Formats: sequence, structure tokens, C-alpha cells
Amino acid sequence: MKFEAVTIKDIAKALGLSTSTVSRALRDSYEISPETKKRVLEYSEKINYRPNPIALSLKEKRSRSIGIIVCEIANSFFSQIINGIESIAYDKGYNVIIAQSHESYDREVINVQYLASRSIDGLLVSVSSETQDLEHLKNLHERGFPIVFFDRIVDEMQTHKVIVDNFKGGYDATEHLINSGYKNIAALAGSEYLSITKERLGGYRKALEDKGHNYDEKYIQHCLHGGMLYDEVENALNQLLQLPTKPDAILASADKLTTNCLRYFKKRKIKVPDDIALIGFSNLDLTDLLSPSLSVVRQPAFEMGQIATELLIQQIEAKRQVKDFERRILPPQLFVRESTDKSLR
Amino acid sequence: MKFEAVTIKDIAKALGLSTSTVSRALRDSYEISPETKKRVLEYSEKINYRPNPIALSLKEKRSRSIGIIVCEIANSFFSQIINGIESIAYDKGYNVIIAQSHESYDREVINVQYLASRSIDGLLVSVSSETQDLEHLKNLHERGFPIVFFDRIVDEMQTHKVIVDNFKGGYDATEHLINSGYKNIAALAGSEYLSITKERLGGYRKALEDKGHNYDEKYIQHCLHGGMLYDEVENALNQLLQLPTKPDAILASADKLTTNCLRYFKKRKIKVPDDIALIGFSNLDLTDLLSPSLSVVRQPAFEMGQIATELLIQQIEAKRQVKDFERRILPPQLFVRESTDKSLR
DNA sequence: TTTATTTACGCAATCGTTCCCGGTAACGAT
DNA sequence: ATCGTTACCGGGAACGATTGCGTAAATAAA
Repeated sequence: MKFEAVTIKDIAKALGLSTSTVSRALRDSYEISPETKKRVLEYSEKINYRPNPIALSLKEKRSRSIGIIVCEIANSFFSQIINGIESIAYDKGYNVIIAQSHESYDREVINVQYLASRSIDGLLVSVSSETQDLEHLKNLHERGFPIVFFDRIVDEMQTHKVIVDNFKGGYDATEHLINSGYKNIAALAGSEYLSITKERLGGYRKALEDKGHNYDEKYIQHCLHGGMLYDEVENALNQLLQLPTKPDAILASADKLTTNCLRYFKKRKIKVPDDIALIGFSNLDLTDLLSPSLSVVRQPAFEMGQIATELLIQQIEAKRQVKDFERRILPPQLFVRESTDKSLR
Repeated sequence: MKFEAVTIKDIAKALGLSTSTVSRALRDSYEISPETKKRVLEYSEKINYRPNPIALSLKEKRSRSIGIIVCEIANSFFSQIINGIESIAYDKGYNVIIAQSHESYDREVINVQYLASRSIDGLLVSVSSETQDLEHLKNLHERGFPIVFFDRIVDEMQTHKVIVDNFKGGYDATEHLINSGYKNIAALAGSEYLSITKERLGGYRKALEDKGHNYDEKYIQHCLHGGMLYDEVENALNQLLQLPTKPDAILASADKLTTNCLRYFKKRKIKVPDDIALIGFSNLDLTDLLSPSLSVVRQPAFEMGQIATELLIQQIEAKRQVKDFERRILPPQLFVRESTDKSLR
């Protein structure tokens, strides 16, 4: 069943005009007499005419829609980002099309190709945990296709990038743990390929060194899927808890890592923070309701989405090729709660 | 900066053929000689040709994309639904375009009009809390535009509908509370306009009556925005707790209502379930980590999204107008945890 | 050899809209 | 009477792809 809609031709025929005249009348051209305009406008209103955006897209070679690639929308951080993206996009008359990689490189490639087959004007990307090869994106980028990276960026491509100061986030969290008296601080990190993982661990390391703690790689465990799978978190934590000197605090560097970590402790009846402290990167808005309430590094996700979208649309609408790319760095925020602070219980 | 892409014309020109021949060669028509096909295919591959979906849409009068309208994607239930929708849509070669109403009627109307201005082939809708007037949807529906409702459906329109058995959900939850010994069970409900609210309260009432408890409307509070705003939940709970006989259990009939309820109790140091028990409709996958862990009625969100999408695409691709509309009802699932069961603590 | 059939391709219309060229009145100036 | 100007409007190409129809050449059948 096709949905037949009103076109400019129908109006022209009904009023005994040409399509050009109708088109011009609708766009309020000076070449059309006031009476004709009035007739056209009234009739279009009456039959509820809407211009066909697809025909416009074909003519103008732009679809007024942008693609988003994230790993999961069922993740507070990303759904907040999407809200930020949406808020700007709709303001400027753009549609957004969301695709999820589910942390799979293959699905990311498929999605990029699907979206980029010219039904979108630009792309907002946060790469998957597995992504190493960037050919699928470089390809587009080299042909002048507007791409903006956010959160999980890549070094090899010259584009606009919007991130939080992950180094500072890692540093602040670690420093807080040290200041709270924890001695053996382990890191439960995401995929080694991700920029955010490297940066957060960089901050973790620097804080340890600054405070005279020794940095030991055995105290770092990576989860390729960023904690999406409970098993990988379980394995990682088993490793950490088998170390000769057990860690007394854990820095989890992603949302799902943090919550699955808490789940692990709960299952094994390991008390947080008494047996072990936990701080994580998270944008959940329920961290205050968890047991114990979670200390977190929170990222300004909404703003991140907004800025990325502004940069992208700016690039899409630029007259000539953009050569100067910006790198916006937003501040993370540390929230101290029960999971790292015994006095709060 | 426009992104100039390869067209069928470029191929035709390069190979000294007409566009028709190239088109047919690409579609493997029997009218084209094997050699020509080979040349065309190889060259298209080389220059990475992709057909322009917009041109196709214009010609075929279909965009192969469907619109989704939900209140919030930053809500586990809806993001799970969207995952279900996506899983089917991408399989069948459809794009999805998501729009959020943020529980506002005005934004819902704007989104519907925006999406429906012919860039989509069908619409999946879960109405906002505020929605009473349905003209914006009826309009489309009467003109044969495919619409499928899910979760928050409306009675006045004859379309496919996919819901959970909300009556049963409300009944089971209430029955569980009664069986657990609670005497004064209050209901914290969403907008009165919503189908789900009515159905869930219906189950609540029936369970009370079946078990010989008296049903008292004073024990029901509605939140127009479904708990999105903490204040409305706070007001509602203040009302309930001021009743002569204070409720000893609460049934919250939506995700945000449930969590904000818990937040209220936590703030006021009201112990759950000792001072008051709490059970809620929720699809959070963190309910086991909350303090206390939450008893919930969980809905098969992913499946719901899948079924709704299958019905929609089936209708879009139907040869003639669909007249027989289905009403699929999925079973909810009750999970008993600490918040209603003192023995689990 | 003539006719019929097959093979392989091009022309042109189509989808809905915009916009570059016209073109034709009407009117005033010369 | 002729020209220039202005005000209005229509024809038709273009965007990229598909497709019905026409047709030339090659081959087969008579």
C-alpha cells in the first residue's frame, strides 16, 4: 500500500497554473502576483501540501540528515550524547539516523557503508571497542565527507574531535583513591585500542607516580568489549583478586565495567568499600541509588553531543573544504560517594 | 562542501555506454551481454559506485526508512525496544529514524509532522504522557499511512498494536504484595491518559477486590510526566504518606516512577521494605544492584520492538490496504527481590 | 535469398522540485 | 509608431536511477 501524497503538480493542475509558478508562489518569489500567491497558498493549505523532501534532496544533493554511530544506545552516556546531538540537529533542520555497532568492528563497517551510501550529509562517530583498521572511515574522509569524532576518537584522521579530558578523569579518580588511603589500586579498563582507555590509564599512571606509588601493569586488566559481557569482567576481576598483594581499590574506566564490577562484588559478597573500594567512569543517573552509592567520574555527555553536532553541521554547510580542525576537550567531574568513602556509609 | 559521489552517468561516460545499459548491467539483466556486464561491474567496483538511495526513493515513492516516536531513549525500556526494532528493520533493509517526545504533546505533534512529510514509509508510535488529541496521527492514518502502536496505544485508531498484558502485570504485582502480607497498597501511577496506566491500575484494582481488600482511589496518585520530574513524584508520595492509614506498600507503574520513588525513600531515610515495600514496572538491568534490590514487573521490550516492526513492514509492503489489524499481547514477568521481601535481605 | 527471431543496446519518460530561460502583455517615454 | 521597462507567468532541463519501447545487427528458419 503506497501512501499517495499531494504534489506541486496537483496544485498547478487545480489552479490552472504551471508548476514553476506554483513553486515560486510557495517560495514567495517577487515574480508572482499577490493574487496568484494568495490562491496558491490558500489551496496548498487546504489540501495540506508538504514539499517532498526526497525530491529536494535529489536536487540539492543533500539530505539534511546526519548519521550517528555509537556502540549502544542502551547506555546512559550515549543516550545522553544522542539527546545533545538531537537538540542541535532538530534546531538546524537535520534528521538524525542512529546506528549501533554493539562494539563489533564488522557491524561498524556495515553501518558506515550503509549510512554513507549518500543518504546522509555527515557522520558523528564513536568507534567500537574492536576497531583498529580505519579504512572504512578514511575512505569517506578522503573524498571530503564530513566526519566528526566524539568520545572514542582516532589519531590517524584529521577531523573535528570532541572528547572529555580523560587523562584528568583518570588522574582525579586515582588521586582521590590515594588521598583516601588506598594503597593498591587496580585498573579495570576497556579495550586497549580505544583512545579513552589509553588516556584514562595515562592519568591513572601519572597520579600513581606523582604520589609515589608504584605502577605495576599486573594491576591493569583489559576487557575488549568494554564490560558488555559479564564474563569478561568476571575473568578480569578474578585475575586481579589472585594477585599476591590484593588490590584494595579499583578504578573502572567505563560504564558497564563499573556496574558489572559491582555485580561481581555483590555476588561474592565482597563488601564495598570495606573489602575493596570502587570508582568508575559512569553517566548513569542512578549511581546514587546503588548499593553502595557509586563514586564516579561523570562526563558532560549532553554538551559533548551538542558541540560535536555543531561542528559537523558547520562543516557540512561550509562553502569550501574545511582544513582547520578543532579538538574540543571538556572537563570531567568527580563525584565522591560511598563506594570509595567509608565515612559516608 | 558538498560530497560529490559517483553516479551511473560517470560509469556510462567512462565506458561509452548509455545509462540504461549500465543500470541493467548492474541489475544483471538478461538483455546485457556478459562482456558488457563484466566491464560495468569491474569499473563500478573500481570506482566504488553505490546507487543513490534518494534517487531510488523518488522513483519508487518509498524511502525504506521508518520513523519511531518514543518519549525518551534514555530509558531502558525504550532503548531495548529500539534495539528490537533495529534488529528487524536492518535485516529487511530499512533505516530507522528516532524522534523523542520527551513526554510533550507539542513535540510529539511536531515530530510526527516532521517525520511524516514523506521521508518515511511508516511509523512506530508510543504516545506521550500528555497526548489526548490524536488528530496528528488520525490524519495520516486515514490517508493510508502505515502506523503501528506499541506499549502506549490508543483505542480510537484501528491499527496494529503491540502491548504487554499490563492488566496481568498490575494484577501479579499487587497479588504478590498481598500474599506477602501487605495491607495498604498504594499505586503510584503515570498519566491518566495513557492506556498502560489504565490497564495496570485495572489489574491492581482487580487483585485487591479478588483478595478482599478494599479499593480506595485516595491510594492512587498520578504523575502526568510519568516520573520524569522528581518533583511530581515527591508531591505524589507526600500525598500518599499523609493519608490517615499510611500505605505499607507501593506499586509504581513506570520506570522513572519506580526509581524516583526509591530516591525519595532514600532521601528521607525511609527503609524499604521495612517501613514500606516497593514494586515497580521497570526494565532497568541494574535493579539487582540497587539498594534494596528492586522487585519489578519486567516487559519483553526487545520482542515488542521486533513484533511491532514486523507488523509495520508487513503493512508497508502489502499489496493492498490492510484491513485486519492485529493486537499482540506479550506476557510480563514478575521478579521478586528485596524491596518487597524482607526475608531476602 | 528472404523472412523471422533473437541479442544487445539506446531513447525518452518518470518520480517532485527548482531555476534558467525565455515570452507576452501593458504601459509610459520618445 | 516604436522602443524600453516592468510585471507575470510557462517551458523545459536538471538531479540519479529505472524501465517500456524501439531498433539495428546478428543469427536462425523458411
